[in-house]
Amino acid sequence: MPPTAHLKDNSLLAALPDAEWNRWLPQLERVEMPLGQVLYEAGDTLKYMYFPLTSIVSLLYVMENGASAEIAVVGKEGLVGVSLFMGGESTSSRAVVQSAGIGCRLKSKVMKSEFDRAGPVLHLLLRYTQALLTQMAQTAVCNRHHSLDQQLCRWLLLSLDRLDGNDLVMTQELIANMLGVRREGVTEAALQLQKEGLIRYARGHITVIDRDGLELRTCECYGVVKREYDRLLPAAIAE
Amino acid sequence: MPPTAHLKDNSLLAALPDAEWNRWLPQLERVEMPLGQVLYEAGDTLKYMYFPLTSIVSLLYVMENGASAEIAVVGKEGLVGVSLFMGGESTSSRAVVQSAGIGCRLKSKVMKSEFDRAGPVLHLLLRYTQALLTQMAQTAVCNRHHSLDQQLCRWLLLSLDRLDGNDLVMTQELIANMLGVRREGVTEAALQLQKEGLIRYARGHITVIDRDGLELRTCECYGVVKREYDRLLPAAIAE
DNA sequence: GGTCTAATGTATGTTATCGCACATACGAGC
DNA sequence: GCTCGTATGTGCGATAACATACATTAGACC
Repeated sequence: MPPTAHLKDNSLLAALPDAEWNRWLPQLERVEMPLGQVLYEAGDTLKYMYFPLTSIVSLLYVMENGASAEIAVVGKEGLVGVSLFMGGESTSSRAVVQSAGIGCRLKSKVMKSEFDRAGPVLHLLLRYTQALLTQMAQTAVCNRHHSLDQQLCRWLLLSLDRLDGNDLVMTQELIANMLGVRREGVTEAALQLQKEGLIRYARGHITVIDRDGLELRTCECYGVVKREYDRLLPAAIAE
Repeated sequence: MPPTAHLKDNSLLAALPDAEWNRWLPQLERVEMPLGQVLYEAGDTLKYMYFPLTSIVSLLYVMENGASAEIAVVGKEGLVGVSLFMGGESTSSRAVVQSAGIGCRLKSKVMKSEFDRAGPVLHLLLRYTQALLTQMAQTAVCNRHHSLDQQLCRWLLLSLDRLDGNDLVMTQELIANMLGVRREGVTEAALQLQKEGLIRYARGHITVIDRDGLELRTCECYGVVKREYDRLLPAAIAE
């Protein structure tokens, strides 16, 4: 995590044409995004649109009984709050900071007027939204068909792609909440991955040792999502 | 299924302002949508955008090993092919007619130029897309946490909302493919629902007897999706 | 009316994940 | 260096859905 993250570390901001960039710059407010921070609750009217720089945000649905499941994960390749320009103003999911870091935000009013100019910004944001849509769809598929092991691999890879480096600050408890499984299940799966030499971890810190190995072990879902992000947002994620 | 479905049976078409409606009308091509018809494959560049009138279309992902899972279901409340205006031109899912009927379609070129006028059409379509997004998210949640029984209830209700009447022409085998489970599992669950007097069925035909009972038995996912459609598209689905 | 196929019903053993209970161990802070 | 809370490891029995195999039946078509 670089101490001085640049706003253009966010791929969407980086992809803005000069005119838009110059117009946005004075409006972009840099913010700390500490672990666990809730950017919005299900049903909240969004006040800001967030662009993660070094943080990761989970979109998750919390059930009536308190159990949860992650719908999608957003990092420096994207933004949080698509419902602002999609027109709904709110969603039925919650946005939580899953990995602490820096981000920046734009007032919803500014965001909407920018979107309504109907220029390149609109098309960029919609392409991003389609990528997000693919991620959600694939989450549904993965939840249905794949083993906890594979899902953990997918999740690690998706998270890794949205950060710099090979380290995740993340307890197994937290991962379990995201995946919507028991913590013990994550322990078992992580143990196995460690035995196989793919990852190493200790008390809330995970290091990926063999990224290629993880990619071999994960299900097709990771690749489908990755390729779709690359296709729709050529500049994004590519490190 | 009325023999002469009107184009405005589709809620999105019905919600069009007069100017747009008059402009679209000559371009809208009425089409039969037989069971099993594939509107597009994963990766296909879309040639048309489809508006179901009396048919239901499933968006589903087909895995490398042939297993499948439904991502979302579209009927007279919506349209098939959001990737056309979202900018991706294609998706990683397949669209299949799940219940035969009538629909109409618009050439993708026409559709895109209509969308790019950036008027009320744009906002209508984006609100619809957000509703679709909610459905996908909730499918992911449901796949993770709920029992086959509850998922079957949810699926029956969602399908019913997108048709007229209380009948579905649908084998258990087909339902199993949509839900991404074994056919035997659907048999068991359906048997149970029949015992409880909620549905009656025979050889590819299901009748819902006690709709309220189904709603009591399903998981919260159905309600979440339903309310979101109602909120985002007030005119839609309401019968 | 008889045949044949597709749809539905049933049985058996297997597996992954669950829920719960608890054991261990690291490391921050005194 | 000790303590204590948090993180991780482990061991059950319970359960839902799995794979497979096969039985039954309804209706379409001759």
